[in-house]
Amino acid sequence: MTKKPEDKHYGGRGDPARSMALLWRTGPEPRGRGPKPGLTVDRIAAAAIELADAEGLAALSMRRVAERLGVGTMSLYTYVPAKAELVDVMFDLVCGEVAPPWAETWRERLELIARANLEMYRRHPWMLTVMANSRPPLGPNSIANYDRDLRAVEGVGLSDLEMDSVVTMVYVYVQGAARTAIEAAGSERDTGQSDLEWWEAYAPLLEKVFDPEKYPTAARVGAAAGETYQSAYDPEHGFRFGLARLLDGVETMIRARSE
Amino acid sequence: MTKKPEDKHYGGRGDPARSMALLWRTGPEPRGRGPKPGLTVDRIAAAAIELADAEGLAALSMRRVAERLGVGTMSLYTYVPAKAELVDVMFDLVCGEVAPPWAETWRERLELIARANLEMYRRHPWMLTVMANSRPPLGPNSIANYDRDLRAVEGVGLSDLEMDSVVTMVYVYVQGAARTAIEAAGSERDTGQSDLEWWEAYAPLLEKVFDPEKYPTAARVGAAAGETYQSAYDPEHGFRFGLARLLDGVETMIRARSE
DNA sequence: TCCTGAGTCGTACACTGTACGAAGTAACAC
DNA sequence: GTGTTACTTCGTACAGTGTACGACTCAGGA
Repeated sequence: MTKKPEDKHYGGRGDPARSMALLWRTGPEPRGRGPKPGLTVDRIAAAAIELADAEGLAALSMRRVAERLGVGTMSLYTYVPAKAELVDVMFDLVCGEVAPPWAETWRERLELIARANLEMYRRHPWMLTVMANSRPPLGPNSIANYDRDLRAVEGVGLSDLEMDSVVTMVYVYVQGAARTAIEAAGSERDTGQSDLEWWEAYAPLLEKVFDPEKYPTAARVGAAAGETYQSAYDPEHGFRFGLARLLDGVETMIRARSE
Repeated sequence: MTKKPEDKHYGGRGDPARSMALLWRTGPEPRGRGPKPGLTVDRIAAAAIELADAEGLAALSMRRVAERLGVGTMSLYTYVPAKAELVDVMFDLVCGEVAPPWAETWRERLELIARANLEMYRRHPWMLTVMANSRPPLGPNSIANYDRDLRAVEGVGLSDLEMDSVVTMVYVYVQGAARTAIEAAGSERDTGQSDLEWWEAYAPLLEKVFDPEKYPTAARVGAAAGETYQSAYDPEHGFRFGLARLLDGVETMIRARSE
């Protein structure tokens, strides 16, 4: 009997219980009947992460992962119910890499958290795509991160809900900033075209169709930004700028609370 | 001769000139030799947008678009060089929908811009996925938006680069906020599972594996947030909260400049 | 020894994007 | 009128995808 459309979870998410058991490693260990497992979920996920790091999420296929492990494609399905769940495991494993140091002030702490997340995205640009396409899986590492990051703003005069809002806001901002900051590397991997090549290919074409008199502001600012980026300017600037504004905003709120 | 891997742009981006001509509608019009074109790029893109709105980006396939238009699949390739370019056109068309009204103060203007973008993402959640996976295409509508949004912060005492940074920051923030705010709807379309269903399926499982004593802060705040969201609380709150902090930060900067 | 549950994986199916080439159509040159 | 030629249409084919199914092998318990 083939699957009916009604059965199908279109994004590919399957049984929540199986999914959580996988993430938290609480699956029932087998009673040792058949042959010993030759693989583990972690080994599979590690190979998949390597592949995604090297060639992008688009190149991640069950066949390629199996190949990398020297194993038949379908063997993976013994350990992982479907590709979506494998990606969830990859996600949580990488979350475990984020480990910002502690600092004196809440502001420094949030800066270090943002920085650690940015670096994680730099190492694993596909994480941005994963986040864009699915609900974040509630794995042990992402929850540990959430707890740690909440503690960074504990006791500074915010309500529980405000603490959540602030931490979420930083997450969201870093995601967005990482996207623009890392786009070069990620797109280069995916399209074989570096940011400079891309700009050099498009800029003259844009000049042909773009009317500077119609959009004087965009022309002026775009030229300034273009020149700046073209030179050895650090694209970090945007990241730091936005984060500073954001934390200034948080500061304003905290000050208002303590008055 | 089949394509060699070296020829292939892995993400699917093709000739930049063709791409720009498509976006700006500057393609050479045919000298009227053969049969009249039965389709237009816009008709195709409109059908594709409808499909993506209704069933998500994952369901967007050339075959389905062609079906919707009552035409053979390969006919589409007369008007559009590849799927990636079609998505670029869809992207710019939707950008044309974003039209925030003007307002008195820069702060109100930025709020209206953020709001208009959020509503666009609500109507077309797949736009978030498109942004996550490719460099934004430099189409006429997105450039017009950029110009308009820059003018919202013109003459308030910021440098050109700062204007760019502020506008980009708002874009980035709205993207992130939209992602979390809209995730429910988008994931529901993609997975057949509403946010509440999702939470109801996962919450009890999470309780089993989650140790509140290990993560007391996450437990406390998570409970507060969970309760709040479960009731008829508007998830808009997060959006407004973050935007307010962000604009507070901009205000701080502008004040500092004018002193 | 047989049974049974577990790991392995070849095959198959329904999809995808799109290269290729054949067929049809309408305007131009003669 | 008659090619010629540019143009649209689209059937077929191919390489790739995720994964359902079932056959096979293996090892511990009865």
